[in-house]
Amino acid sequence: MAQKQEYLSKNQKIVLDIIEKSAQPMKAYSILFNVQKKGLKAPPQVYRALDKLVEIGKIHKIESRNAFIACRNSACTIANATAFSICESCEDVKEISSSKLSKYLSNFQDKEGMKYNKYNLEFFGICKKCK
Amino acid sequence: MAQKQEYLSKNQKIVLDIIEKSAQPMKAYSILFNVQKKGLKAPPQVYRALDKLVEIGKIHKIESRNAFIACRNSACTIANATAFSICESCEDVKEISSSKLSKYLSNFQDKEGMKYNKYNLEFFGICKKCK
DNA sequence: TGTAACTATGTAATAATATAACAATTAAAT
DNA sequence: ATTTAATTGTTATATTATTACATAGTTACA
Ligand SMILES: [Zn+2]
Ligand SMILES: [Zn+2]
Ligand SMILES: [Zn+2]
Ligand SMILES: [Zn+2]
Repeated sequence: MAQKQEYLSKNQKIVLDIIEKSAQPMKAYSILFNVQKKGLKAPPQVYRALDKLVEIGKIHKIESRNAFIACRNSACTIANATAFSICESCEDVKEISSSKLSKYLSNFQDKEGMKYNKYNLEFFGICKKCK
Repeated sequence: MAQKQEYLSKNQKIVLDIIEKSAQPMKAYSILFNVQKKGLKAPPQVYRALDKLVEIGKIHKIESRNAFIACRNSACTIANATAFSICESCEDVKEISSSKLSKYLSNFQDKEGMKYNKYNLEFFGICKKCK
């Protein structure tokens, strides 16, 4: 899906900036702590920005970790089709960009023929480093 | 994976029972409220039972909803390979049992060849009733 | 320009979800 | 019998997220 919003608001920029600087997913209250020097003092300011950034696909939420990661998948034109690999040892998270996988899942139909407009897939395992 | 545990403890039975009676995912504190008459008064009692039941595959956690649903997929011998369809309108949740899908995902390899031992997939859409 | 509608912000309070820590009890293994 | 592990009960606390309301900025356009 094409970006819905061209310009980010001040708080959205601040929050996105801190998330993009992190190689790994960040938790909301860790973000809050990090942006307090920039004037964002209360949870709603962070959560509002997070909500919007997720909506427009700039970041994704790792549901199993309650954490947020910047989208670095330049081909990830579809904010509604996300896949991640998560190392259960070091908690390293990577976004998976496999057009084969995304095609397969986007076209998946259940038995009752329900069509989905969105999915989120989280793979778990042990990464190379941790083996 | 075969069940790891044959017998459930008292609290595990109580918690499983209430979840199995619900057609839809239940939240931890709703479970807690419902089992207070049975003597489970505090969150840890519920969360411990939930943890164990998830571990042995009797229930699954719907991560995007922070809720727990009984496994009714008799072929779901793999507690570590879960897929759900979620209606974003009525919040109806169904476990998807497609051997094709589970085979595809279980065999999925990322670019670096990392092999996964577990995945969770959540599809979102509007169900038939809500259309 | 005025003003209405919408979007974003600031702030305090609170709700909802989950875990830590520790003592006591019960079940299983040797 | 002894000891090892699993389960339970309990209090307190940590973590994650939202409600509610007041204020300010921005956009559309009459
Ligand atoms: Zn992405
Ligand atoms: Zn690792
Ligand atoms: Zn199942
Ligand atoms: Zn529905």
